[in-house]
Amino acid sequence: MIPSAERDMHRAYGTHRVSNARRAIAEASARIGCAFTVEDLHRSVTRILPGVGLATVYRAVAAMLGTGYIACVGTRCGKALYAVCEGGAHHHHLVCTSCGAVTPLPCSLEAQLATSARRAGYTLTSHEVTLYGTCNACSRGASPLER
Amino acid sequence: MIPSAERDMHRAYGTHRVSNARRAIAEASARIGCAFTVEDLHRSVTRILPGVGLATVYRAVAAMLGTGYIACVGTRCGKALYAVCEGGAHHHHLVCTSCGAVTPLPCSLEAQLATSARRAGYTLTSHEVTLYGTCNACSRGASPLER
DNA sequence: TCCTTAATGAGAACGATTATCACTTAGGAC
DNA sequence: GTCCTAAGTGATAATCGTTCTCATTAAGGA
Repeated sequence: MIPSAERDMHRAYGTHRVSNARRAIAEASARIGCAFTVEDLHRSVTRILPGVGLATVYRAVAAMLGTGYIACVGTRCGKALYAVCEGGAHHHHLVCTSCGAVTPLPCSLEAQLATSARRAGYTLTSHEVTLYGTCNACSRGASPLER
Repeated sequence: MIPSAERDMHRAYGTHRVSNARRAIAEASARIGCAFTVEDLHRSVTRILPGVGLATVYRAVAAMLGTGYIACVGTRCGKALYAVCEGGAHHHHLVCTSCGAVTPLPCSLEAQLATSARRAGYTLTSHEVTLYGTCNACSRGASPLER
């Protein structure tokens, strides 16, 4: 395992132990390149390392959510959708409703939202913003395989 | 049933039929005055009209989501949280994490978000914003019963 | 190398939500 | 007001995403 990959594992799991299963899970998350459900991730991991259990994927997802390596970006048919977060700065996600691509968007709303909340008599502690739209490739009518 | 209440029923259910159960469900949603789960709503409805089944509450919630009378404003312990929407204009919700109070906030971000999305190569179709904070009463340390 | 304990895989359990079905009733047509 | 039909209802079973349990394995510090 090359050092940069080890660094990725630390980003993904923090102080948790890193096993072969978790290595495969972090690698699969990064490879998918768009929003994924736990089921998608499990399928993808199984191709890298057969035999990894679904419960293990759920546990790894919980760990990666804890470190902020991935984030929940919505739901699809009642299943939670996750995406890998680039960098650590506060940001939101732009999700393509056609192909599932996810683009991080640095947050520039903090001051504005805090002011709106204050006017309404609230002290803002956090906010969630998710944008849905169509990415360039999908707008052009390209199928996911042509990209 | 007084006319204004009938108008509420139309707001809640649109062209759907209005039964006693649905009248009680819409009334209970309005009475709760903060974010509620389906279970909360069921408990509340049962006090107004005993015997209403949980499935009926789920069906009424689906109908009220369809008309925009209520909206999903997040989740709590894996259960969906709903709140009654005042008026019909596009708005977001400010949720008090202490008492569950929900305040609507007119949306003033549309142009800004569309621009951010366009810069990232997306055509924005929709967005979800939820703000979490502490309401005035909770900040003052008032317990929910003192209000 | 040893030892502790976190991680694992399999499958059971859980729980929110949805579907089914026989029965009831809202509300339009007359 | 009466009829009729389809939508709504309550009870309960089914579904399915997610979490828990438990015996076993293995990560990684001493």
